[in-house]
Amino acid sequence: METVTQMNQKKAEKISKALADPNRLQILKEIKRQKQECLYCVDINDTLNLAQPSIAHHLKLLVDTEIIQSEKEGRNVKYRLNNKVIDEYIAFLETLKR
Amino acid sequence: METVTQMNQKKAEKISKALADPNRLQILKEIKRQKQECLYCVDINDTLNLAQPSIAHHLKLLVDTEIIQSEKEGRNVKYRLNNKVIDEYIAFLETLKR
DNA sequence: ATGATTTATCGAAATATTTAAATAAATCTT
DNA sequence: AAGATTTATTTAAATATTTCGATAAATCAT
Repeated sequence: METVTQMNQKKAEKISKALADPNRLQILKEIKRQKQECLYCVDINDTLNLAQPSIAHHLKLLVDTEIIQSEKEGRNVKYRLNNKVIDEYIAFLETLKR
Repeated sequence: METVTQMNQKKAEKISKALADPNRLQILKEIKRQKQECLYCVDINDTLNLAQPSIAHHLKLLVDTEIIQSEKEGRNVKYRLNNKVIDEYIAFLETLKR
C-alpha cells in the first residue's frame, strides 16, 4: 500500500534539513550508484569516513523523511531511494517560483 | 550579466541548508505573495514574529546562496526570487533519482 | 550454544545554528 | 543639520546537530 505523503511547508523543511549535510548527500549518491539497491554496512561504511553510529544516525534521518526506504534482509538492511518523495519535494519547490 | 552557477554537491548542500528553516521558507512564501517584488522591512518584519536582526540574518543566508537577489532602493532593500537557482537545485535533485 | 557480524541506541562532547539586545551605518524627511 | 527610519553588524546566550565510544540487539555461521 502506497503512503500518501502530503507535502506541506513543515515536511519540505524536514526534507531540506535531511539534504543539508554532505554525508547524507553522499549516502544518497552511493545508493544511486548501486543501480539496483544498496546493502548498507560494508557498502556505505567503507565510502564514508564516519563511525558506524554516525552513519546509522544519518540513515535514520533520511528514512524518517521517507527520502529513502529501508528493508531488512537478514542482519543487513537494504536502502532504496523513494522517487515519490523527491518528486513531491520538487513540486513544492516549484510553488516557490514566481 | 548572468552569473553562471555551477550546481555541485556543495552548492546543493548550502541551498538545502538555506531551505531548512521555517522562517526562511516563510520569507520565500512572502516574497512570492508580493507578485512583483517585496520591499523588506515592513513587509517581512510584520509577518514574521522575529526580531529585526534575526530576519536580516535569514535574508543574508538566502542571498548568499543566491536563492533570492537583493536590490537596494533608497534605505529599503527589495528582494526577488532567483528562479534560476531553484531550477538548478531541482536539476540536482533529479540526478539523485534512480 | 558460542562467537562473529551487522545494525541500533544511549550518553556526552564538540560544533553549528538561531535568536535578540545593543549599536552602527545608510538614507530619508524636515 | 537633526531626527526618524531602514538595514547591517557585533556579541553572547540558547538551542540544535553532529560525532563517536560504549554497548545492546538481532541474526548468522559453526
